[in-house]
Amino acid sequence: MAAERILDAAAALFGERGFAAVSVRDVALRAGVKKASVFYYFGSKAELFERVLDRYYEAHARALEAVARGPGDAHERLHRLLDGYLDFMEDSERWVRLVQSELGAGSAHLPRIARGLELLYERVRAVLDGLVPEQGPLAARHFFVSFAGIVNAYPTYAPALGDIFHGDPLAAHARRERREHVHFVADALLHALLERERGRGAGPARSRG
Amino acid sequence: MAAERILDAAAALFGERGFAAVSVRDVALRAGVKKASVFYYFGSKAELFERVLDRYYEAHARALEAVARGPGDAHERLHRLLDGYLDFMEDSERWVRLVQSELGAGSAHLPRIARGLELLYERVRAVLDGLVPEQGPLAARHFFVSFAGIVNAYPTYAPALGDIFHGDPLAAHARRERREHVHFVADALLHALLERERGRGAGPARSRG
DNA sequence: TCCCAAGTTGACCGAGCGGTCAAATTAACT
DNA sequence: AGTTAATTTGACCGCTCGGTCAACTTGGGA
Repeated sequence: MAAERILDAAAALFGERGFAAVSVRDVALRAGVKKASVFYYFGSKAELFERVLDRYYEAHARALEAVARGPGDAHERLHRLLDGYLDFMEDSERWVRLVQSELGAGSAHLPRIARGLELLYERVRAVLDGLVPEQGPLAARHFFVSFAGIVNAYPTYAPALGDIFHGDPLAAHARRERREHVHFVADALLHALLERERGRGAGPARSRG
Repeated sequence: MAAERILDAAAALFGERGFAAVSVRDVALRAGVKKASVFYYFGSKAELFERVLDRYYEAHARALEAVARGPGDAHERLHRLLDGYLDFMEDSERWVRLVQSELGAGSAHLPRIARGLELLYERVRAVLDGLVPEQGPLAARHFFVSFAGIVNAYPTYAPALGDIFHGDPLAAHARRERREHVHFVADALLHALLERERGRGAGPARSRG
């Protein structure tokens, strides 16, 4: 109960400021608890952070599980996967930013993050299976990184994009527009991959390179 | 001279660990200088950080300047722009991660970063001008975010991608492969935009909405 | 040679950090 | 009611943090 409140407070604060900039005192204050209780339940600041990370990735995997295993062709499944990702993100973009932040700084919690990323990679790989080669620049792992980049970039950059997007990029209508953009990109990539499949060597408009 | 060495040390350290996790003592030690000298030249840790950020964005803008203003159609110019970005990134991916890290945490230096992003946005907007609508999900700003996401995601996630990419994602041959992937994505998107231009309403494979 | 400004430094400050611990409080069971 | 274990807390620890400052060194111009 107190442990839960501490986890929630830690989640919020780490998400807002990153690991290094949050003190255990901050967490305790936000949780309505004394600092010593945090150590009683979680042992150290680092362990608290890892518990929070685990909770995030478990929720993330759970959110994508149902959505990615369903029926349909690659098109439908990819769009469902991206929608699942976008839905989840709206509830927890603090986490997207947190992970981004920890990856940016040479985090000591990297292995934990790597394990979480692998879960997400599996989903993307499953959807693209058969459509893309195993190796080379069109391998599923590259598209995984690109999709993650496209989807995560928006909430990550949002606080700095107010001038470019006129208004709050995180407002409901702006989010809807962004979602349409992501779907356009996914369509374009699938289209290019299918054309490549159809006529090997005469791929999509690779005029030079 | 000492100021230069301090800036270099600060750049390296902030890039490795992020703002909050670096102390002025660390910077002074790396620069071969006593801590008080750092304050003599830069006044405060925050000012030092902003000087470092400014130096980064100036270099970035300079690197893209020549490359983006050249001749050629949208195809050529976009590819040159992406190559310029990728080239610059190889020299300074610490910075990509640093900015990512500061955006993730609710950085106090956000305005500085926003200004830097606007410089880059201008380049992308110039290249896509005429190809994309002013508003909506295909506006240049959305492609700017997507391109930035695709390009930045790779070095950002790299330290956590060792298992998925077998081997170091930052090795020369892996980078070359990634570059090919980025070009494929750019081609696919340009292709989709041109098809849309050609036959309005019968866009690229938007099988469902 | 003297002078003065620019640069450099060691000593120091108050504050906040992560973490410990023994004592007090509460909850649960007999 | 009495016992015991789980929980909560305030006081405290050693340490590092960002920042200050007076004193010292250095280097160039008159």
